[in-house]
Amino acid sequence: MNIVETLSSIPLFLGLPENQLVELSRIVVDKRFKRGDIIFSEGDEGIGFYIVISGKIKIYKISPDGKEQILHILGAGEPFGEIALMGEQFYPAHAEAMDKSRIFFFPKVPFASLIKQNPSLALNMIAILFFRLHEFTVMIESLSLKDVPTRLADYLIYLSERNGGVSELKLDIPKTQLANLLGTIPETLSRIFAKMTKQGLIKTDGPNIKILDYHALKELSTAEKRLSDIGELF
Amino acid sequence: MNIVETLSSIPLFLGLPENQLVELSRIVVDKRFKRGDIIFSEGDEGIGFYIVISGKIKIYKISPDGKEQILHILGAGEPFGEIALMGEQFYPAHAEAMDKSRIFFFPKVPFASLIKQNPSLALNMIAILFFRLHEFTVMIESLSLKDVPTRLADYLIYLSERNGGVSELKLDIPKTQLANLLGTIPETLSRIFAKMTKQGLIKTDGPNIKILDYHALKELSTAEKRLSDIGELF
DNA sequence: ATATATCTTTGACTTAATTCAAAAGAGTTG
DNA sequence: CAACTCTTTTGAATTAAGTCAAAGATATAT
Repeated sequence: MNIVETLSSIPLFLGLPENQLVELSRIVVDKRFKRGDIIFSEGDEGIGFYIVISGKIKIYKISPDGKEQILHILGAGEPFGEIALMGEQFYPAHAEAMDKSRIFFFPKVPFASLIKQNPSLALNMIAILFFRLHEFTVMIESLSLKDVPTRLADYLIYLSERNGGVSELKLDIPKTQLANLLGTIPETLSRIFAKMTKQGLIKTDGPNIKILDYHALKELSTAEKRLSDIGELF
Repeated sequence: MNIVETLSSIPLFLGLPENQLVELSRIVVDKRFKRGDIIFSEGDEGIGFYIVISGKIKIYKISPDGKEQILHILGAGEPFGEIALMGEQFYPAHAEAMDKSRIFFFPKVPFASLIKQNPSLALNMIAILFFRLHEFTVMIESLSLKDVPTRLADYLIYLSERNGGVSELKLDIPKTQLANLLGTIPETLSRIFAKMTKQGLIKTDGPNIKILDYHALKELSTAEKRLSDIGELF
């Protein structure tokens, strides 16, 4: 697949006329990273933005004492580092490849002028930003208003529903990373997996998780927590 | 001040030609709310978006057992409920007036077509969304990676710096609401104010807070926490 | 295959923050 | 100003989650 074809399949560029795609193909830089490679760090000057072509990228914050909070895990077609498009900005978080990844880089200046010329590109960008904002809203709610078991239940249900309601899931990230995504630590997550297993909600075998009691998991994810119920569930 | 003039002073509409402003003035609805009025609730159909003209609006989530997390407190010139502009969406959070407020409402359909026709409106919207996204990033980091004293220190420093580094602050929201904004509860916040006061970091008198040791507060806000240090500070 | 590094789990302990309860203070309204 | 409501503070007890430590399991590379 040539560059223009690849670009045309990216949601952000949906509906762009051929000539604009060709324009984009002239400014794009094709990059490759291996697992663990840092793409940018928090505070780096934002020299452009990126789109994942293949692989998986995590965007994360890290505290002075080393605790990591993953903000996003991005897959094929998803942009990151867009903040660089706004004025004199710095990247607000770190970006690291979680797997071998291929990424397109778009330097700020030529892209910024493209977006100004092209209304449909701007509208696509708005749509993506709204989506992001909504995701972050959910994350804030999750961190502030839900306990860790509930956050895990939410995540498992999300994975299940994303695949049309299947009950057999396979985590595509290590549990360590899942802990960092859910705002907890591996030890805590491990204990909760163990508890859910003991309660017959799920069955785990490494990264494979089978949902045994979807209903109870869903309850856990949405129900108001009364002390009596917690005693029952855990 | 007439409507067109008022519209022209709103950041989202910066740079819009006169005729577009007139266009906007035709679709806008001028609304007034008093403290405690609900503007919309989470899950309501998104029929349009709003801009605060005067007063203060909080956007918040609430857990089944009643804990509230404020996502934003919006003042004059700031838009909210923009998510309604995207397809068939529902408001993802609640909006409530914290004071007597005047608000402009823009119905979805006519506004959506305006944004499609007007590139500079789209770019302004992108700028606002980026800003929001950045704010949420900070909030997630705060909730996940910082303890409550640090979050309060951050907030006090933010207030101080927003006013050019003054040391005498006046909270413009009740401490109950501040607790909800910082992701904690009033009791906890109250204890932390008391501790900071005892440590000579601040002095409080109702909503008035004087920063006595800016440096120590800043340290608390940024420093890596080692056990020994915490013992010293609290 | 063997070594190396990374990930996962479990146990014992600590702690930051919440819950529950109650009282004191401040602000509002008839 | 008196009644009411809302906010703020303090104490005592509880708890969810984190820390520290160590062992076991898995995966990756040479």
